[in-house]
Amino acid sequence: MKQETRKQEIIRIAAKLFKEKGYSAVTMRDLAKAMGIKAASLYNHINSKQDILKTIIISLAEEFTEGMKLIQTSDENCIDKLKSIIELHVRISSQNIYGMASLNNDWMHLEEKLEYYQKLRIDYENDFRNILKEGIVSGEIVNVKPDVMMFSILTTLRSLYIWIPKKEDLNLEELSSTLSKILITGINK
Amino acid sequence: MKQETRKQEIIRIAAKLFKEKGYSAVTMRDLAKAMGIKAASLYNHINSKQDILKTIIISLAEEFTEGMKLIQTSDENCIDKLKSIIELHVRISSQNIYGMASLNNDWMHLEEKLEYYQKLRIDYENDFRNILKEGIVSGEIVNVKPDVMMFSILTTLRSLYIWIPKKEDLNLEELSSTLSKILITGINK
DNA sequence: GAACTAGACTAACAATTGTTAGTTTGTTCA
DNA sequence: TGAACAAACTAACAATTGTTAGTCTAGTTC
Repeated sequence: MKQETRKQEIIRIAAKLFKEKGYSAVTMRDLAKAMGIKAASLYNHINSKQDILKTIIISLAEEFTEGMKLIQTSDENCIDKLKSIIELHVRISSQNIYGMASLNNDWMHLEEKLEYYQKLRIDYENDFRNILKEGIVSGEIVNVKPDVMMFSILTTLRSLYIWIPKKEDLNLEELSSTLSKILITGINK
Repeated sequence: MKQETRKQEIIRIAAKLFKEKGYSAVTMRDLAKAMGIKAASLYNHINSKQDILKTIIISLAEEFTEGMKLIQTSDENCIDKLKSIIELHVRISSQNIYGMASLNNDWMHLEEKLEYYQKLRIDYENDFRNILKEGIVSGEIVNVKPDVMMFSILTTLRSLYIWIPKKEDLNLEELSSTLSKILITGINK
C-alpha cells in the first residue's frame, strides 16, 4: 500500500469540499482549515486552486476514456458492452465519490484544460451512442431514439456519486447487476 | 400575456447565468452587466443575491410538490402515475431550463430556506418511492429494489434540463412517451 | 406645474479572495 | 555536527466581493 503524499492528501480533501459546496464556493482558507494548516502552506504542495481542480477532473475523465476504449474494442455483444459500461461507472464512481462531483458539476471552471475535457466527453458519448446503434442494427436493442436512450442511461450512471454514499449495505456487484436489469429490461412486469 | 416586471427579468437572467457557471461563480457585477446596468441598480429591484436564488429554487420545488400531490391522489394505476410524473418533469423542465440547473446544483447555497427545501425534496422522493412500492404489491412493477428504481428514473428526470436545450426538434409529448417507454419497459428487445 | 415614481447612476465600505515573499521549525542523512 | 529538505508559519498584496447611501433623470398622475 503506497503512502499518500501530502499533495495527494490535499487533493483528496479538496475534492470532498468541492462536492459539498462546489469549486467556486470553497476558498483556499476553507481547504487549509480542513487540512489543519494555514492557507499559504498549501502552496508548498500545489501550484494553484485551478491546478487542484484540473488534477481531479482530468484524471477521472481519462480513466473513463480508457475504460470505454477497452469495452469498445472487446468482442462482446452490445448488451454485454452496456453491462460493462455500467460496471465501469459503478467501479470508478464508488472509488471516487468526491471527485465525481467535480467531474459532473465543476468542469466548466476548468481553464486551459477545458477544451481537452470537452473533447474526451464528446468522444465518450459518441462511443456510447455507437454501441447502442450497433445494438439496434443487430436487433439486440429496441429501435427507439438512441439519443434518448443514451441520455437516460448515462445521466443515471453519472449521478451514481450522489446516491452511492447513502447506501450503507453497498455490494458493488449487486448494484451493477440491479442497475443493468433496470436500465436494460425496464421496471415493467 | 402579462408583462414581465424588472424584478422577474433580473431573476430570469440570473438563472441563466447560474446555469452556466453556478451560483457562487456569478457576481452581482456579472448579473448587472448581463442586464446592461450597474450592480448597485439591481438593488432597486431585489433584496440580495441570496434572495434571487431562493426565489428560483423554492418556486420550482413547490411546483413539483403540487404536481406530485395531484398525481398521488389520482385514481390512476401505478404505471400511469409514473407516466404522469415523467410528463410533470418534462413540462416543468422545458419551461424552466435555467432554473432547473439551480434547483439541481445550487440548493446547498440556500440559507434560511435550506431546511424547507430539503423537506420538500425528501417528501417528494418518499411519494415517488411509495408509488413504486404500490406497483410492486399490485404486480404492475418488477420486484427489484425500489430505491434503485427510483434513483435511476429520478436522476434521469432531474437531468432533463441539461439535455432538452440540445434538441432542436423538440416535441414535448413525443419526448415524454419515448422516455416512458425507455424508463418503464427498458431498451432490450 | 407640482408631486410622485421607477429606475438608473457614482462613490464608497468592509470583508474576503488567491497568491507571494520571506522566515522558522523539525527531521533525515552524510 | 552540519547540510539539506519538507513543511509549516507570519505578513502582506492587489483584486474582487455583496451591499449601502445618496443623487439624478425621465416619465406619469393629480
